[in-house]
Amino acid sequence: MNNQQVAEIFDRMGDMLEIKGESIYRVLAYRKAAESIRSFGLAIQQVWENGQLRQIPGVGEAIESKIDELLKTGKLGYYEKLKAEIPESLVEVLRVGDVGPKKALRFWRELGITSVEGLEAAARAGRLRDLPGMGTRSEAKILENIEALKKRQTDRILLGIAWPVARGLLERLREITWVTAAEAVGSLRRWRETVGDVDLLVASHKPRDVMSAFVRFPEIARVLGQGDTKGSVELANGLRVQLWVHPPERLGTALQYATGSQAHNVRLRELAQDQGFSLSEHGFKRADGKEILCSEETKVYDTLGLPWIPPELREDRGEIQEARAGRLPNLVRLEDLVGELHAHTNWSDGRHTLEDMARAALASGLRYLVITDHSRSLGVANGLSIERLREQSKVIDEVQRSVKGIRLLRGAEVEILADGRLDYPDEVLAELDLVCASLHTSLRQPREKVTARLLGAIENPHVDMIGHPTGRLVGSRDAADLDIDPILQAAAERGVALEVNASPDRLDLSDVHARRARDLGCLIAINTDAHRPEHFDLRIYGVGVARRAWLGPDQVVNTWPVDHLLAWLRGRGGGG
DNA sequence: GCCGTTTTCGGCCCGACTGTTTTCAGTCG
Repeated sequence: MNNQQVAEIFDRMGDMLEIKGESIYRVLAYRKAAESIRSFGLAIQQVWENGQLRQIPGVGEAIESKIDELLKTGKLGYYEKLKAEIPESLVEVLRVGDVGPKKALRFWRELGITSVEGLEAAARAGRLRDLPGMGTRSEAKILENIEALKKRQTDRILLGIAWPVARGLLERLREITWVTAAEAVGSLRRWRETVGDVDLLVASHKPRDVMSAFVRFPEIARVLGQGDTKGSVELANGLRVQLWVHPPERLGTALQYATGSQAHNVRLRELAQDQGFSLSEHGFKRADGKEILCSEETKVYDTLGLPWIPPELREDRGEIQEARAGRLPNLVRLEDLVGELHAHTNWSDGRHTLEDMARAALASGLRYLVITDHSRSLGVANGLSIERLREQSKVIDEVQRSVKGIRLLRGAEVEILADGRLDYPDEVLAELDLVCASLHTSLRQPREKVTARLLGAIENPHVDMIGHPTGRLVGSRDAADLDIDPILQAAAERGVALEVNASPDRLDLSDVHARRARDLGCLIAINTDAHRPEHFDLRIYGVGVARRAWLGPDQVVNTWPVDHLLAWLRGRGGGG
């Protein structure tokens, strides 16, 4: 059982306990444990085998023994007991907007509803309106929310889809006369790999006017709520957008609040309490009612005696303790990246010529580019035979003569074959400046086998980098079943760089794995895996992952000047 | 259920918005 699966069970138990009316703190404890397990850098199985479950934040005596039972027997008596009390399908009803634990319980107890389908039928039959606290309006709203739920394919959308939407809306919000600032907040600003909705914050003294202008934007299909400081809408494509409006003199606290994460905010508010304040999106307040306003976010942290914490770190993963101790990491920035180590051309499955890609990389500010087309066995991607690879090498030299200002290097994205061999013999790999080894096929092999393939590639002295190490696609394909920690350790020992693939549907390594890689001292490369010129712009997403992983520029090889990079590669036995 | 340079017990963030209500419960973030 992996971390995600264990976390899922604790989340479900949390939902069931909440429906049952258990203490909210007990419910929150289950959810905190679930989130912690999900974002823990080590495989839960391994942590369990080492008897270190209590090292996971939020896991105490009771939850430890539940995890133990679950991993030992594959079952959990307490979970089974809950399922006997509360229909498990009832938790699905919680996904409908405006339906929380209280209503879910009532629907089940009084109307026998145990599923979203059942809820829909009851609403259509007009059976919800007569329940206490309900009426025709709430009944109609629930029907609308069920429709919206069906239209939404998944609960969370890719960051790479949400950002362009957010940028478009922000641009239009800034055009509104009374708006003095507009920013993306929430998980977007924290660069989480997926977002549940798009959160936006604007500064203005005319909140009502701003709000009514906003809800009239043409792409808005439905207004879910509209108040003075907060409005919530749904776009035609089902994406939900939330807008907060606060006066400029309170923008700092509002920005801090709306950026989250919720767990981070709770920690800050606890700190505020310790210092005799109450902290909210509006400002700091003393018991005597006296307020401290913050127009800047830095002042919020300063008031709490902390340095400003970058949004990407605000997940309650130790950032507050480190900030307190003055040990916040110096995070890598987009402008630190000077090279791209993974790019394709029309020699394999790219769409553009080598020269086009070189010029595009130069135009996007890069100083070096490694051409890494696919190797021979990847037929669907028009992988290069050894002859074509050598031919390409000459073309790289030619293009280098005509394109100045960017250093072109010879590389390849070499298949790690199903039996663990690499797709080119060592003497061919030795001719290249950089070898990126990647898995594209046989990702569903058993754990030992697929782990051994990666370990084997790392052990090969010609391999400099592992491309998209786990093979996952965000939200659509699970990672290969890997024993990730030994892989990270081997890469750290051998000085092989691990890729953070910046393509929004990969983001592989993930933030959690990259954080573990960072802690183990692995070298990291932030690459776009560009197949088209515009893909070089995607590196901002890889930077987001790296920052969430607490990575600084020194550990990221493509922040190094080309001479430094070449020295590293030569030291590894590359051609150079 | 978890957790502690004030605590091993008694705390556990704070507010907006909606709908159904005459003061609030439920939901959401």
